[in-house]
Amino acid sequence: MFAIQPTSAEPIYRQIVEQLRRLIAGGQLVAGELLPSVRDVAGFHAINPMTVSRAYGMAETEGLLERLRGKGMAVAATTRSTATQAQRMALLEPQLQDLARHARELELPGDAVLRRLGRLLEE
Amino acid sequence: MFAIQPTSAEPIYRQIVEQLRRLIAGGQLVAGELLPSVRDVAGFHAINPMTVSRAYGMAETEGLLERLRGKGMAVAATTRSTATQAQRMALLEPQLQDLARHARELELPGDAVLRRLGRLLEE
DNA sequence: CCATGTGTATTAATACAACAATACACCTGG
DNA sequence: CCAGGTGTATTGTTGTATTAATACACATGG
Repeated sequence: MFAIQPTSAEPIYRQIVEQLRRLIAGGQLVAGELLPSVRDVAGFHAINPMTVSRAYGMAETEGLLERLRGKGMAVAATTRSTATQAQRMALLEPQLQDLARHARELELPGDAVLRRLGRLLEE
Repeated sequence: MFAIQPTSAEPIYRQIVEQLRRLIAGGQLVAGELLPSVRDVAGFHAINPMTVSRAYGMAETEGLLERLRGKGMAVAATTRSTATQAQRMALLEPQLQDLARHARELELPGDAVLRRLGRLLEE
C-alpha cells in the first residue's frame, strides 16, 4: 500500500509517483494490475484523496498507469513487463552520484561505504 | 566555493549548510579556517547574499561556524578537527537506507549496485 | 435503474524559498 | 582616523509548491 512518510521533506505525491516508477520497472507491479483506490490509499495513510489523485494523474501522464473508467487505475499495458537491468540502474544513478559526492566530502573510505551498503542490501 | 545547484529541488541555503557539515566533519575545512564572504559566494553563484547569510547563520547556531567580527565566518574552534569515521558514516546513513530501499523496489541485484557505486567512488 | 464506487476539476489556505533594496553595527588595516 | 571590508536585521514582493475542502461527472454492477 505504498511506503509513505508524511513527515518527510519530500512531497507525498512525489513519493508515490517515484515509488510507482520503481515498482513497475522492477516488475513488482505487472501490467493490468489494479491499484488501490485513491480513497483507500488516502484513508489508510490519513492524507487527502486529492494528493493521491495528483500522483496517479502524473503517473498516467508519464505513461505508467491507465484509467479504467469506473474501475480505477491500472498499470499501463504498454509497459514492457520488466525494464532491463540497465534501465533500472539508470533510475538509481542520480542517487548514486549524490551518495558518492557526499562520501567524498566526508572523506570516507570507499570500502567502508560499500560494506555498509552491502549489509543494508541483504535485509 | 561550494557546489550549488540552483535548479535542484533542495533549497540553496540547505545545500550550503549540509555541505559545510560534511566538509568540516571530513576535515577538508579545518578549525579556524576563514570562509569566503557572503558577497563573494553570492556573486560567484549569482544568488542573493541573504541566502548565503542565512546558511552561515544556521551553521553558526549549529555550532559549526564562528563569527569573527569584522573578518567574517570561520570554522568553529570547538570542532574536534575530524569526526571519527563512525560519526561521519552516521551522517551518510539515511541516504544509504533510502538507496537500499529503492534498489529493492527496483529488484536490482545487490552486487550490481555495489559495483556501480564502487566505480563512482574511485573518481 | 440507481446506489456505490471510480477519478478529478476547482478553489482556497498555507507555507516556503528566493530575491531585492536598504540600512545598520562592527572591525580591520593603511 | 576612516575607507572599506565583514555579517545581519528589516521589510516587502514574487513565484511556487503542497495540501486540503468541496462538489462534480461518470461507469459499474446487482
